[in-house]
Amino acid sequence: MDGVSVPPQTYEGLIELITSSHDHMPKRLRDIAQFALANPEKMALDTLAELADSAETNPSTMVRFAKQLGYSGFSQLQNVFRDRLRGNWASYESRLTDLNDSSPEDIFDSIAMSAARSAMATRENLNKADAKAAAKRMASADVVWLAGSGRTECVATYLSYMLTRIGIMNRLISLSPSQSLQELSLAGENDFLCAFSYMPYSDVTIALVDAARRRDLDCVCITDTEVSPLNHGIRLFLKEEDYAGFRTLAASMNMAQYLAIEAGIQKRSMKA
Amino acid sequence: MDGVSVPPQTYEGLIELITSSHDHMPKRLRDIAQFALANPEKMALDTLAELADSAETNPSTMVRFAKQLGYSGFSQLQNVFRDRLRGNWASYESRLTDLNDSSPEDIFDSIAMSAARSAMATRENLNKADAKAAAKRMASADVVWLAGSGRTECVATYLSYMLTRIGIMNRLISLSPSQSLQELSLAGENDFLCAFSYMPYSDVTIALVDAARRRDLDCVCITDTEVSPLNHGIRLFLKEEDYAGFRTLAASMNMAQYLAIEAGIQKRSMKA
DNA sequence: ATGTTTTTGGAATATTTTTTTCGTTTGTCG
DNA sequence: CGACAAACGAAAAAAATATTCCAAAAACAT
Repeated sequence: MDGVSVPPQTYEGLIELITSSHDHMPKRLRDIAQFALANPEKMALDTLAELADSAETNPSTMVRFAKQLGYSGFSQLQNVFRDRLRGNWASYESRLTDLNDSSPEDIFDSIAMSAARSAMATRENLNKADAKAAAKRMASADVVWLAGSGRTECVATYLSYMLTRIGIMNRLISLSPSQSLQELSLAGENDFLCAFSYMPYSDVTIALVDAARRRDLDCVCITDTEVSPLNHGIRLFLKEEDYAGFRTLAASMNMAQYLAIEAGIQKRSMKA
Repeated sequence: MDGVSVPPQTYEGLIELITSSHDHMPKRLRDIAQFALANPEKMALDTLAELADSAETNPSTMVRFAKQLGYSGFSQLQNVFRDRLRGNWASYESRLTDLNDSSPEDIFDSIAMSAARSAMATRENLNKADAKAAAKRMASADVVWLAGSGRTECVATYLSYMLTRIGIMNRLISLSPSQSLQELSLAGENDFLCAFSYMPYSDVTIALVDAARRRDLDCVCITDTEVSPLNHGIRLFLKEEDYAGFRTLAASMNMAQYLAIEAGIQKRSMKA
C-alpha cells in the first residue's frame, strides 16, 4: 500500500498520475497502465474479470494496480473512469452561463466554450441520415476529391489525412482558381467531391461544386445554410459559434472525423 | 413475463420499444420508462439500487420493467445502455453484422462529446501564462514559421490562415524532410518558430525544433507531455481525447485560434 | 550460485448486486 | 360494498463481483 496522498478523482488527474507512475512500476502493472490509457471506455464499463482478461493479466494484479495508484480498491479507480462517461455536460453548461455574466477576460476559456458548444449543438441539429449517406458514398468512390479554401482549408487537409489513414483514396484540390477546375476535370465517373465552404463563400469552391453539377459528379456540400450557393448532391448544414467574430471550426472538424470513420466502417462492411 | 419475441440489442431499438410500450404500461413502470429515456447514462452506469432510488421506486419494479420489455433481467437491459457508451470499433463492428442500417447517431455524438471534453479539459490544464507569453512573442516576431505534419498539418494550416487574417506575417514550413530544414535556415534573428507534434512525433518537426535550439531561435512547442522530444523555448501541453483510437484535434484548434487572437491583441497594443 | 525480496497468479473469502419470493396494497368490476 | 386481479415493495435467496491471502515464480543483491 502506497497511500498517504489522496488519489485523483478526476479523469485528467488520473491520466496524469498513471503517466507519471508508469516508469517506476513493475512490469505487469506497467502493462495495465498502458492498457488503461488505451481503453478508457472499457475501464469504465467492463467488469474486473473481463478487464483482467483483456489486459492479459488477472484480477489480483488489477486490484494491485488500483492500490498502487492510491485507491482503496479497483472499484474506486473504476469510478473515476465512469464519472467521465456520465453526462458531466450539465456542469459545463452552468459554468458557461457564469462565464457569460462575468468578464470575458479569459480569452482561451471563451474560445474553448464556443468550440464545445458548437460541437454539442451539432449533435442535435445535424441530419444524421444525410451524413451517413455521404460517408457511404465516400466509401464506394474511386477517388474522393476535397475542396476547401480560406477558413476551411484546414478541414479539407484534416479529412485528407484521415481518409488516407483509413485507406480511402483522396486528393486535395489545389487552391488556385485556374488550376482547381482543371484538376477536377480529371475526376472519373465514380469519383466523389466533398466541398466545405461557409459565408463568405469561396468563389473557387462554388465554381467547383457547379462544375460537379454540370458533369453530374456525385457530391457532398458541407455548408452553413439552406440558401448557400453550394447546392448539389447531399447537403450538410453546420452552425459554428463564434468568439469575437472568429467562428470556430469545431463542428467542421468533428464532421471531417466522422465522415472518415464512418466511411471506413462502410468500406469494411462492403468487402465482407 | 411478456417474452416471446427477442428484445432489442441496440440502443435505437430499445428506445423505440420503450417509447411504444410506454402507453400500455402500469403507472410505476411508465415512470421508469420516462426516467430511462431521460437518463441513458445513468441507466448504463448506475447500480440497480441506485437507479431505483433515483427513479423513486425499488429494485423489484426495475427488474419487472426489464422483463416487461422482454429481457431476462435487469442486467441484460443495462447492457444495451452500456454498449452505447462503449465507443470502440470492436463492438460497433459486431453490431454491423447484425445488419448495418442502424442510425449513425452514436458515432457522431461520441466524436462531438470527445471534442467538447477535450476543449473543456484544456481550460483547466493549460498553463495560461505560458500561452499568453507565446502569443506575445509571436506578435513581436518579424515572421512566424509554422511546423506541423501528419495529424497536425491542418492545425498549422489553420493558424497560418488566422495569423494572415490578423496581419501577422507567417510561413508554413514545407513537409518534405530535406526542404524543411533548408527553409527554416532562411529565418532571421527576430523570427519565431511555432511547432505542433504529438505522439507518435514527427521526425521532421523534431528536427526543426532541434535546429531552432541550435540556432537560438525563439520557439513555442505545442505537444502532449513533458517527456516529448519537442523541447525548446515555451512549451504548451495539450491532452486530446480520442474516439476509436482517433484523437480529436479540438484542443489544438482552439489553441491555434487563441494564439492568433491573443497575438492580434498584443500587436495592437504594441503599436499604441 | 545462494539467500532474500519483490512480483505474480490462483483460490478462498467477503462484499455487492441482482433476482425471486411472497405478503400487502391498490384499483376494478360485478 | 365486496370479491378478484393486478401492481407493488420489503426482504430473503441466489448470483456475480471485488478483495484478500498465500504459495510459487521471478528478479535482485551478495
